[in-house]
Amino acid sequence: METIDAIAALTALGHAKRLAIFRLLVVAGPAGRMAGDIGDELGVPGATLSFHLKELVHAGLITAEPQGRFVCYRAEFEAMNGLIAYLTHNCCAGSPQAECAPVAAACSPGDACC
Amino acid sequence: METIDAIAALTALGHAKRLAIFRLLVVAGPAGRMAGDIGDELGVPGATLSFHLKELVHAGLITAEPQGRFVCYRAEFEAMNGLIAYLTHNCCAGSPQAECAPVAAACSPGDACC
DNA sequence: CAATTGTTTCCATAAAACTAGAATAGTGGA
DNA sequence: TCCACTATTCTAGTTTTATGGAAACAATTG
Repeated sequence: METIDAIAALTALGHAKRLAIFRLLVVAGPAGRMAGDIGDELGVPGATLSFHLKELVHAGLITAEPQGRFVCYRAEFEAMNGLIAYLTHNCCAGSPQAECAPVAAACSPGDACC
Repeated sequence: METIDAIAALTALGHAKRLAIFRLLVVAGPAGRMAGDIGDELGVPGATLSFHLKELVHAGLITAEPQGRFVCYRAEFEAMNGLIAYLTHNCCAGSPQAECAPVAAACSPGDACC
Protein backbone atom coordinates (compact mmCIF):
# COMPACT_ATOMS: atom_id res chain seq x y z
CA MET A 1 0.00 0.00 0.00
CA GLU A 2 1.25 3.42 -0.96
CA THR A 3 1.49 6.27 1.51
CA ILE A 4 -1.22 8.26 -0.23
CA ASP A 5 -3.60 5.30 -0.01
CA ALA A 6 -2.81 4.79 3.67
CA ILE A 7 -3.57 8.46 4.39
CA ALA A 8 -6.86 8.20 2.52
CA ALA A 9 -7.82 5.07 4.44
CA LEU A 10 -6.83 6.49 7.82
CA THR A 11 -8.60 9.79 7.15
CA ALA A 12 -11.73 7.90 6.17
CA LEU A 13 -11.64 5.76 9.32
CA GLY A 14 -10.89 8.74 11.57
CA HIS A 15 -14.53 9.68 11.94
CA ALA A 16 -17.04 8.16 14.35
CA LYS A 17 -19.75 7.35 11.84
CA ARG A 18 -17.44 6.05 9.16
CA LEU A 19 -15.54 3.87 11.61
CA ALA A 20 -18.87 2.49 12.83
CA ILE A 21 -19.89 1.74 9.25
CA PHE A 22 -16.59 0.06 8.48
CA ARG A 23 -16.63 -2.03 11.65
CA LEU A 24 -20.18 -3.10 10.84
CA LEU A 25 -19.03 -4.31 7.44
CA VAL A 26 -15.93 -6.00 8.84
CA VAL A 27 -18.09 -7.97 11.24
CA ALA A 28 -20.61 -8.67 8.47
CA GLY A 29 -17.88 -10.27 6.40
CA PRO A 30 -18.12 -11.09 2.69
CA ALA A 31 -21.92 -11.08 2.82
CA GLY A 32 -21.91 -7.32 3.32
CA ARG A 33 -24.88 -5.15 4.26
CA MET A 34 -27.44 -3.11 2.38
CA ALA A 35 -27.20 0.68 2.54
CA GLY A 36 -30.57 1.19 4.19
CA ASP A 37 -29.78 -1.58 6.63
CA ILE A 38 -26.65 0.27 7.72
CA GLY A 39 -28.54 3.54 8.04
CA ASP A 40 -31.20 1.93 10.21
CA GLU A 41 -28.67 0.28 12.49
CA LEU A 42 -26.60 3.39 12.99
CA GLY A 43 -29.40 5.95 12.90
CA VAL A 44 -27.84 8.08 10.19
CA PRO A 45 -29.96 10.12 7.74
CA GLY A 46 -29.81 8.97 4.14
CA ALA A 47 -27.89 11.90 2.75
CA THR A 48 -25.30 11.77 5.50
CA LEU A 49 -24.93 8.01 5.18
CA SER A 50 -24.45 8.26 1.45
CA PHE A 51 -21.79 10.91 1.96
CA HIS A 52 -19.80 8.73 4.35
CA LEU A 53 -20.22 5.57 2.28
CA LYS A 54 -18.86 7.43 -0.71
CA GLU A 55 -15.84 8.51 1.32
CA LEU A 56 -15.14 4.92 2.36
CA VAL A 57 -15.52 3.64 -1.19
CA HIS A 58 -13.24 6.39 -2.45
CA ALA A 59 -10.65 5.39 0.16
CA GLY A 60 -10.81 1.81 -1.11
CA LEU A 61 -11.97 0.45 2.23
CA ILE A 62 -15.35 -0.81 1.05
CA THR A 63 -17.02 -1.68 -2.23
CA ALA A 64 -20.52 -1.00 -3.49
CA GLU A 65 -22.51 -3.50 -5.55
CA PRO A 66 -25.93 -2.42 -6.79
CA GLN A 67 -28.54 -5.15 -6.51
CA GLY A 68 -31.72 -3.87 -8.05
CA ARG A 69 -32.95 -0.99 -5.97
CA PHE A 70 -30.55 -1.88 -3.18
CA VAL A 71 -26.83 -1.39 -2.89
CA CYS A 72 -24.73 -3.92 -1.03
CA TYR A 73 -21.63 -2.61 0.68
CA ARG A 74 -18.76 -4.86 1.67
CA ALA A 75 -15.51 -4.35 3.57
CA GLU A 76 -12.39 -4.60 1.45
CA PHE A 77 -10.31 -6.88 3.62
CA GLU A 78 -7.29 -6.64 1.39
CA ALA A 79 -7.20 -2.88 1.95
CA MET A 80 -7.55 -3.36 5.70
CA ASN A 81 -4.66 -5.79 5.84
CA GLY A 82 -2.63 -3.58 3.54
CA LEU A 83 -3.16 -0.67 5.89
CA ILE A 84 -2.04 -2.73 8.88
CA ALA A 85 1.03 -3.83 6.97
CA TYR A 86 1.81 -0.22 6.11
CA LEU A 87 1.63 0.89 9.73
CA THR A 88 3.91 -1.84 11.01
CA HIS A 89 6.33 -2.09 8.11
CA ASN A 90 10.00 -1.99 9.03
CA CYS A 91 9.11 -1.27 12.62
CA CYS A 92 12.15 -0.80 14.88
CA ALA A 93 14.26 -0.64 11.73
CA GLY A 94 13.85 -4.38 11.29
CA SER A 95 15.16 -5.30 14.72
CA PRO A 96 12.09 -6.28 16.73
CA GLN A 97 12.30 -5.14 20.32
CA ALA A 98 10.41 -6.20 23.40
CA GLU A 99 8.44 -2.95 23.26
CA CYS A 100 7.41 -3.80 19.77
CA ALA A 101 4.98 -6.68 20.23
CA PRO A 102 4.28 -8.98 17.29
CA VAL A 103 1.36 -7.93 15.16
CA ALA A 104 0.05 -11.47 15.48
CA ALA A 105 -0.64 -10.68 19.12
CA ALA A 106 -3.37 -8.36 17.91
CA CYS A 107 -5.51 -11.49 17.86
CA SER A 108 -5.42 -12.97 21.31
CA PRO A 109 -5.75 -16.76 21.58
CA GLY A 110 -9.33 -17.86 21.54
CA ASP A 111 -10.32 -14.69 19.80
CA ALA A 112 -12.20 -15.58 16.70
CA CYS A 113 -10.96 -12.60 14.77
CA CYS A 114 -9.38 -13.53 11.48
CA MET B 1 -8.96 -0.19 22.94
CA GLU B 2 -12.17 1.78 23.16
CA THR B 3 -13.93 3.17 20.12
CA ILE B 4 -13.23 6.76 21.13
CA ASP B 5 -9.53 6.01 21.37
CA ALA B 6 -9.51 4.28 18.01
CA ILE B 7 -11.17 7.29 16.39
CA ALA B 8 -8.62 9.62 17.98
CA ALA B 9 -5.74 7.46 16.77
CA LEU B 10 -7.12 7.10 13.25
CA THR B 11 -7.89 10.82 12.97
CA ALA B 12 -4.37 11.61 14.11
CA LEU B 13 -2.84 9.25 11.55
CA GLY B 14 -5.09 10.44 8.75
CA HIS B 15 -2.84 13.33 7.89
CA ALA B 16 0.25 13.25 5.66
CA LYS B 17 2.65 14.95 8.05
CA ARG B 18 1.46 13.15 11.17
CA LEU B 19 1.59 9.79 9.44
CA ALA B 20 5.12 10.58 8.31
CA ILE B 21 6.09 11.50 11.87
CA PHE B 22 4.54 8.35 13.29
CA ARG B 23 6.15 6.10 10.70
CA LEU B 24 9.50 7.74 11.42
CA LEU B 25 9.09 6.90 15.10
CA VAL B 26 7.89 3.37 14.40
CA VAL B 27 11.00 2.73 12.35
CA ALA B 28 13.16 4.42 14.98
CA GLY B 29 11.88 2.01 17.60
CA PRO B 30 12.31 2.42 21.36
CA ALA B 31 15.23 4.81 20.90
CA GLY B 32 12.88 7.46 19.54
CA ARG B 33 13.87 10.71 17.85
CA MET B 34 14.39 14.30 18.99
CA ALA B 35 11.80 16.89 17.96
CA GLY B 36 14.22 19.00 15.96
CA ASP B 37 15.56 15.89 14.30
CA ILE B 38 12.07 15.03 13.11
CA GLY B 39 11.48 18.57 11.87
CA ASP B 40 14.74 18.54 9.91
CA GLU B 41 14.01 15.19 8.31
CA LEU B 42 10.47 16.06 7.30
CA GLY B 43 10.99 19.75 6.52
CA VAL B 44 8.22 20.99 8.76
CA PRO B 45 8.34 24.43 10.47
CA GLY B 46 8.69 24.29 14.25
CA ALA B 47 5.25 25.58 15.14
CA THR B 48 3.57 23.21 12.71
CA LEU B 49 5.63 20.26 13.91
CA SER B 50 4.82 21.01 17.52
CA PHE B 51 1.13 21.16 16.68
CA HIS B 52 1.18 17.75 15.02
CA LEU B 53 3.33 16.15 17.72
CA LYS B 54 0.86 17.33 20.31
CA GLU B 55 -1.98 15.78 18.32
CA LEU B 56 -0.17 12.44 18.21
CA VAL B 57 0.63 12.56 21.93
CA HIS B 58 -2.97 13.43 22.71
CA ALA B 59 -4.12 10.47 20.61
CA GLY B 60 -1.84 8.22 22.66
CA LEU B 61 0.21 7.17 19.63
CA ILE B 62 3.50 8.66 20.78
CA THR B 63 5.08 9.85 24.02
CA ALA B 64 7.25 12.86 24.79
CA GLU B 65 10.19 12.75 27.18
CA PRO B 66 12.05 16.02 27.85
CA GLN B 67 15.81 15.58 27.96
CA GLY B 68 17.36 18.88 28.89
CA ARG B 69 16.71 21.31 26.09
CA PHE B 70 15.56 18.51 23.82
CA VAL B 71 12.41 16.43 23.73
CA CYS B 72 12.55 12.79 22.72
CA TYR B 73 9.48 11.38 21.01
CA ARG B 74 8.76 7.66 20.82
CA ALA B 75 6.09 5.55 19.16
CA GLU B 76 3.67 3.89 21.54
CA PHE B 77 3.67 0.38 20.14
CA GLU B 78 1.01 -0.84 22.49
CA ALA B 79 -1.39 1.77 21.09
CA MET B 80 -0.50 0.76 17.55
CA ASN B 81 -1.18 -2.89 18.21
CA GLY B 82 -4.35 -2.00 20.09
CA LEU B 83 -5.57 -0.06 17.09
CA ILE B 84 -4.89 -2.98 14.77
CA ALA B 85 -6.73 -5.30 17.14
CA TYR B 86 -9.68 -2.90 17.20
CA LEU B 87 -9.93 -2.80 13.42
CA THR B 88 -9.85 -6.55 12.99
CA HIS B 89 -11.81 -7.60 16.07
CA ASN B 90 -14.64 -10.08 15.47
CA CYS B 91 -14.12 -9.79 11.75
CA CYS B 92 -16.55 -11.88 9.69
CA ALA B 93 -18.54 -12.36 12.92
CA GLY B 94 -15.91 -14.79 14.13
CA SER B 95 -16.06 -17.09 11.13
CA PRO B 96 -12.92 -16.34 9.15
CA GLN B 97 -13.48 -16.44 5.41
CA ALA B 98 -11.13 -16.78 2.52
CA GLU B 99 -11.63 -13.09 1.70
CA CYS B 100 -10.60 -12.25 5.22
CA ALA B 101 -6.89 -12.99 5.28
CA PRO B 102 -5.19 -13.56 8.61
CA VAL B 103 -3.73 -10.45 10.15
CA ALA B 104 -0.48 -12.35 10.52
CA ALA B 105 -0.18 -12.19 6.75
CA ALA B 106 0.34 -8.46 7.10
CA CYS B 107 3.95 -9.38 7.77
CA SER B 108 5.14 -11.35 4.78
CA PRO B 109 7.81 -13.99 5.42
CA GLY B 110 11.27 -12.54 5.47
CA ASP B 111 9.85 -9.15 6.34
CA ALA B 112 11.59 -7.88 9.40
CA CYS B 113 8.59 -6.00 10.66
CA CYS B 114 7.62 -6.90 14.17
C1' DC C 1 -47.85 4.48 -16.67
C1' DA C 2 -48.13 6.02 -11.91
C1' DA C 3 -46.86 5.07 -7.32
C1' DT C 4 -43.57 3.48 -4.14
C1' DT C 5 -39.22 2.52 -2.25
C1' DG C 6 -34.12 2.89 -1.88
C1' DT C 7 -30.37 5.69 -2.77
C1' DT C 8 -27.77 9.53 -4.32
C1' DT C 9 -26.80 14.41 -5.54
C1' DC C 10 -27.35 19.29 -4.69
C1' DC C 11 -26.81 22.97 -1.76
C1' DA C 12 -26.19 26.18 2.07
C1' DT C 13 -24.78 26.43 6.61
C1' DA C 14 -21.93 25.27 10.46
C1' DA C 15 -17.98 23.43 12.51
C1' DA C 16 -13.38 21.85 12.69
C1' DA C 17 -8.67 21.43 11.18
C1' DC C 18 -4.25 23.24 9.09
C1' DT C 19 -0.59 26.51 8.74
C1' DA C 20 3.19 29.22 10.18
C1' DG C 21 5.03 33.92 11.90
C1' DA C 22 5.78 36.01 16.19
C1' DA C 23 6.15 35.82 20.94
C1' DT C 24 7.23 33.01 25.02
C1' DA C 25 9.48 29.63 28.14
C1' DG C 26 13.03 26.50 29.57
C1' DT C 27 18.01 24.80 29.38
C1' DG C 28 22.92 24.84 29.27
C1' DG C 29 27.23 27.14 28.24
C1' DA C 30 30.36 31.32 28.39
C1' DT D 1 24.01 37.18 34.24
C1' DC D 2 23.70 37.08 29.39
C1' DC D 3 23.32 34.60 25.25
C1' DA D 4 22.35 30.90 21.99
C1' DC D 5 19.49 27.14 21.26
C1' DT D 6 15.33 24.04 21.47
C1' DA D 7 10.71 23.68 21.74
C1' DT D 8 6.01 25.27 22.69
C1' DT D 9 2.08 28.45 22.81
C1' DC D 10 -0.40 32.29 20.89
C1' DT D 11 -2.84 34.08 17.22
C1' DA D 12 -5.17 34.80 12.97
C1' DG D 13 -6.19 33.68 8.35
C1' DT D 14 -7.22 29.99 5.15
C1' DT D 15 -8.92 25.72 3.88
C1' DT D 16 -11.37 21.60 4.50
C1' DT D 17 -14.95 18.72 6.18
C1' DA D 18 -19.61 17.52 8.10
C1' DT D 19 -24.54 17.86 8.10
C1' DG D 20 -29.18 17.04 6.57
C1' DG D 21 -33.43 18.87 4.09
C1' DA D 22 -35.03 18.94 -0.50
C1' DA D 23 -34.90 17.40 -4.98
C1' DA D 24 -33.53 14.05 -8.35
C1' DC D 25 -32.68 9.56 -9.93
C1' DA D 26 -33.30 4.49 -10.44
C1' DA D 27 -35.77 0.19 -10.11
C1' DT D 28 -39.59 -2.56 -8.76
C1' DT D 29 -44.63 -3.02 -8.02
C1' DG D 30 -49.57 -2.31 -8.90
